[in-house]
Amino acid sequence: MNKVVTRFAPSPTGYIHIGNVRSAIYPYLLARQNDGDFILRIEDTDRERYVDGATELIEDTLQWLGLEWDEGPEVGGDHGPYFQSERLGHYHEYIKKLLAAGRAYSDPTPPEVIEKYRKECSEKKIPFLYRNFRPEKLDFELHEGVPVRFLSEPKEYDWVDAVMGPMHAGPETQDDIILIKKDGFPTYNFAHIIDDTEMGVTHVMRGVEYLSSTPNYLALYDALGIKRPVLVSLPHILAPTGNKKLGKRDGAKSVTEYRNDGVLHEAMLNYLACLGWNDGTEQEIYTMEELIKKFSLEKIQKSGARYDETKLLWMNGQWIRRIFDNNGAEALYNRTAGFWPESADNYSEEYRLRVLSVIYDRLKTLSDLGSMTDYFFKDPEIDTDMLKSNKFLKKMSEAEIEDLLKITISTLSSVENWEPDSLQEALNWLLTETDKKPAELFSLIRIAVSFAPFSPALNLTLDVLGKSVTLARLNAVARSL
RNA sequence: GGCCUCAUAGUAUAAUGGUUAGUACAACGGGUUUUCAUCCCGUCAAUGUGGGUUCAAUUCCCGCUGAGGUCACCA
Repeated sequence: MNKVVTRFAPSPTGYIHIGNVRSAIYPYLLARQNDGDFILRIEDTDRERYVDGATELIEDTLQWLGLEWDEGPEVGGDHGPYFQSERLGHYHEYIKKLLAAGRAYSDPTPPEVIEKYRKECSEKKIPFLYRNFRPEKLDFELHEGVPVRFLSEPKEYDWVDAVMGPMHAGPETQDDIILIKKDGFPTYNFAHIIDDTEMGVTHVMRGVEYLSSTPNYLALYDALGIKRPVLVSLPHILAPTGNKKLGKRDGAKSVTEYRNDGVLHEAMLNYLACLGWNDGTEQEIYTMEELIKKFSLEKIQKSGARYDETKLLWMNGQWIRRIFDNNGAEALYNRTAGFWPESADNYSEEYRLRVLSVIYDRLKTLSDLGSMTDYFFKDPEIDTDMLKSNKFLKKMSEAEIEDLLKITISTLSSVENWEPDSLQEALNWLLTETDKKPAELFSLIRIAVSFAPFSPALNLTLDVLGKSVTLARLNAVARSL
């Protein structure tokens, strides 16, 4: 068995989004699983759609997800160049062979005429096949500025798609497709076949939208005497609403935008890999290693899968906790740069690590740190309305609240060992002493000290805040009443 | 219009020619000394439709319906 070679072959027309990154993930997993190679090839034959900087965006996305390519831009390889625009010579070699063999012809028919044919067909409601309008005298010479078409010899084709299963197509599916455009660049239809062959690609994985053109590719393989690779059609990822495939028009965010939103690459990869694929077990969380081990083409779903950001976020929370619990607080802390509120700037790593340790289990994304931790770094503004509108506190008079604050202050002042356990003891003592329910007393202290909608367990919050800050904040609130 | 593909709860999926059709997200309810979250427990919720084969069909076959793709000098 030959070495497995897969590839991701995007056009540099912009960023990689959720809807199309799976066609990079699956080939990568398959290559790694079989100890093969994963190639990155940039398909930049459409000069009109080319976007400057898109290649870098693509590379950045793959790197972030951990999809290292063995051959391609930056890393090179034995089958370069890896930009199609630099491979024009290769395509011309093959096109000359086809012309010489009488399987391709130069076609000077102007676009307006072709458009007329097309319109005729659409009016008659019959499929448009250019071969029915083929010029009578065929020109087998290459001319500058004249496109070259395949000379199809339509027939029945049978093949197996690794995801869709056995396939069959009749002659009506094959046509004289354009191989070389008038600008001398190859079309995708032609270029990818030459490149995949020359690069030794064994598994061609791409979206299902190419399924209909596969018979044309099969015809080309035959005409060129090329052995077919394994063909794999990947179903679409659907937009959150409607039934269309997810695209930029639906506001599909770029994959790396999620990085800025505080999504971990592990969670992103995990979610995307499992959208439309599973190993048959009930496992939900997979590491890259597990994915490589368990991935299989047969388990890829045949139908489209809807993108569900809520589940992605859930998975991200799982990964945040998993990294903290399994790899330690510092492992998670090392991922948090850039997500802290400005107020945290002047604080030590050690202090931020303590904040992270008490708050991490309520993070859905790392960017939640910005809004959830501000009061650990900055005295909150006193908001008496918040105290008064609290459902447990609004029954109390101001005097009663003041009394409660006072006894809390004096009790906490006498806590010598300022750590979670003794703080809990002191809080429990206060509960019996004041004869209040936790909901009442703890709400008061929690709000007075944070003025935040929510915060970690009270003893942990006070512990991190420290004795002097805690007392200062309680005093400030008491004075303001 | 031709050709092609797909079809299990709201979503992602599991399973089998015979099960109470499983799991996860979401939603809802409850528990863990306040809040939010985690965690735990529970509730709701699905085999698109009509035939056929069969003792038995969600599973196999056919029609229908619905959804999607494709019919570019875009990929």
